Amino acid sequence: MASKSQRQHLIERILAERSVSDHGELVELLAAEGVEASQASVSRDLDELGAVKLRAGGQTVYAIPEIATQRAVPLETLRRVCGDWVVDAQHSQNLVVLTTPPGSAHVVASAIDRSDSDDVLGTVAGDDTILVVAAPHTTGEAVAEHFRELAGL
Amino acid sequence: MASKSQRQHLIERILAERSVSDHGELVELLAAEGVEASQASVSRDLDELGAVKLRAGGQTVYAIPEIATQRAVPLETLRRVCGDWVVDAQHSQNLVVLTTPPGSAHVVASAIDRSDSDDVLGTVAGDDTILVVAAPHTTGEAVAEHFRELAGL
DNA sequence: CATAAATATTCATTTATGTGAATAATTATG
DNA sequence: CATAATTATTCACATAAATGAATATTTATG
Repeated sequence: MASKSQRQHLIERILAERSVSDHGELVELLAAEGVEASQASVSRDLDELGAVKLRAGGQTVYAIPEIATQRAVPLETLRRVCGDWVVDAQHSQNLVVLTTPPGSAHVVASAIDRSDSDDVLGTVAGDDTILVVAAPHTTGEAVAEHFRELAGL
Repeated sequence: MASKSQRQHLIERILAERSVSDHGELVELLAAEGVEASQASVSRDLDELGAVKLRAGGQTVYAIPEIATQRAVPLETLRRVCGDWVVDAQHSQNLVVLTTPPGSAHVVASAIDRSDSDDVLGTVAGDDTILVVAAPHTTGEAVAEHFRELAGL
């Protein structure tokens, strides 16, 4: 069985190269690449990939928005990254300090940056420390708690 | 239940702070922090964390080598990172070109750098492309195939 | 607005992962 | 080298994630 992520990458590539108008067609194209999947799985995949249905001149076509491929890190991924690398999460005022193993800070910060949460204005990463600036509408405390939850701390 | 990664981070912290001479002691220290775990789990954790048993003057003490905390990314983690972000892996001579979604290259390259494989001399990451230099004793083809396997491609 | 087509969701099942108890294997010690 | 202490592994089980078939829901179309 092909892995879920492999299938989803393949879907991304297929959508970038061809026009796909419905789930059934995508199921067939996947099968042509040797990947078996049901319409139900395709539906879930498109949802998880953030795919949208475009209508251009009577034709409907699925596509993955730039914003989805360029930025969005799924919450599930952010959770894994934080679980793997975030050792501690403290806060002071609207600033959250995340601690990671030495040298790992920028990996985590990059994932956070790409997760485009409304609660985070931005991050700055050192070697084993990340400063996370909480947005005005929330608090450092709440954001720190959020990261502790993500990291399983 | 505390997550596995939480428990393992806690073990790292405990070992950094105190002298732990056997699994049973570590089980107790974990319990004192509110984390229940059996000796079997502790054994597996220490293995996965790359812990070593040091002997200093009759005393035996567990520790996690610098190389483990600073560099080693577990194969399992590298597999997840590649599965999530590596879209393609091609090679030419001893160079492997990995393709990722835009902006994600450095996340993957960082994980590869920290996985200290003997087969990889080093990486250079752009925006959506990583150059991986294969070591002399192997080939770009073999390394590319390795990454395809990791990524589920 | 009725009907067909397409898509999302539920449910049951499979598969993968994590776990502790028991035990095997290893390592230390007299 | 025998024995005790420690550590790794096996096994059975629990939990979570992924999946397809069936079905409910939504969307398009005459």
